[in-house]
Amino acid sequence: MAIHALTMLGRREDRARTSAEVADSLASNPVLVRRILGSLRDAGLVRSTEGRLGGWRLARSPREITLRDAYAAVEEGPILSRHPHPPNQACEVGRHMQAVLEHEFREAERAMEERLGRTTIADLVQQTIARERELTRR
Amino acid sequence: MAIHALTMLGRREDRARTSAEVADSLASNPVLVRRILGSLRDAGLVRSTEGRLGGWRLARSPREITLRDAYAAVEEGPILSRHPHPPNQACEVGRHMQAVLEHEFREAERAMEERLGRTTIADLVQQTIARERELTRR
DNA sequence: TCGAACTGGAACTAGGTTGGTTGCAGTTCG
DNA sequence: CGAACTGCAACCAACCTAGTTCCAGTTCGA
Repeated sequence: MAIHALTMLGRREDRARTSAEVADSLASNPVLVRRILGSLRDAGLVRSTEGRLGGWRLARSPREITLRDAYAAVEEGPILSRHPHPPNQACEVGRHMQAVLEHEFREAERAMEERLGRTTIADLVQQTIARERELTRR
Repeated sequence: MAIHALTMLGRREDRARTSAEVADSLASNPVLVRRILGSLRDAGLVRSTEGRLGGWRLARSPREITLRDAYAAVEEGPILSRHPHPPNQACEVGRHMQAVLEHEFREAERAMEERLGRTTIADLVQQTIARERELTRR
């Protein structure tokens, strides 16, 4: 939803979008959208202006915002699930699994984020425009 | 927890382990462990034997079981969260976001799984042994 | 200066997921 | 026969997510 919202903002950079407009595209509701955009603002990806004629816009160029930025802004904590609680420290295996797994999982998560970092909001804007052109060309 | 369990089994291949033994290492309980090992069995990674002296063992060499295998066996569905429901199809952006995001997310998930596929249970067994040696060497 | 159009934020809800638990039936083997 | 296992269903508490309601604050134009 965060990436969808960013793409909406990236597609029309001159004017701000209201949370209601974004919510309409997401088939969701404005309050939820503001919550998400609020996280993106905390991460420095978007800016909001209050009051009438207010709304949301990107804080920097869509070419300088990657999917990884959005991911990091919205998703906190690791994505691969760790032990729900520390294993048995008296066990020769349990004693070490947390540290070993932590390293492996971090590497895997890093690989995923690296891939997310290769696509920008500008790319998505272009893709949606291209797909829309495909549709209307007929 | 699945990877931890597989490492337990990989460390002692000659005899079967009971779900109680694995649960002890995980500081969890046997039923939960059997649930997890059951998924791993469905995926062909482990075998179980019933009755007295029964238990669990690897279905193939620890060198031929990767973290990706364990991940695929236990975790169903995508890890990056998609739209909770389809966006507004009447919106020029919403109409295309699902397909566009699906492609990007699959790529990112593929990258993570590729990295998980590079580590085997045998690697983890070796790592835990090495760490244990580090401890007892003093 | 009022009121419409916005954001900001707290409080609450329904539904789903996760780790955990209990209880019991079935299997194996000494 | 009985101890030691797996297999399986049912249930529970805690937590998370998307969604909702309500209201306070800000801005700006008529």
